[in-house]
Amino acid sequence: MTFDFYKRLEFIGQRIPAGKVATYGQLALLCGKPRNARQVGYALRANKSQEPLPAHRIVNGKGFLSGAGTFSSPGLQKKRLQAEGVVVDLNNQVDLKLFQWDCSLDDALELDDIFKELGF
DNA sequence: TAGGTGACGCGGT
DNA sequence: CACCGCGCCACCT
Repeated sequence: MTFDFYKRLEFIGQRIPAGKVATYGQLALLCGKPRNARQVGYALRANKSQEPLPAHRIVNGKGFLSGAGTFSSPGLQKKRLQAEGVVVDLNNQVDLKLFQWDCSLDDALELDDIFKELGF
């Protein structure tokens, strides 16, 4: 069910620590749908959830701020990341080696348990 | 109902 | 490396 996907995404999104970034594929994987990286971006754009997600912490697999263009003002995503201490270079790219949210296997399993408990 | 689209990602050249 | 093509799948028209 797609509904589950969005609720999970919302939950996980809020769990991304400040000063770190996550990739679309990474979030899709944590949501239990490894092939739905595109839907992550789609969901953020549609912004169905009531609670605002930290969308600025989501980058693509190469570290580029691929969603920057859809923010209300140009450069907003970059600005927010820099405000958190994330280094963004002139090409709108971050070093994933340094700043990617290193979600451990335990974290993932814990999330799975929470989802099961909450019913989505 | 059918076809097009895209805040993606991977594998081949 | 960089570039290109194709697979992916929920949404929208």
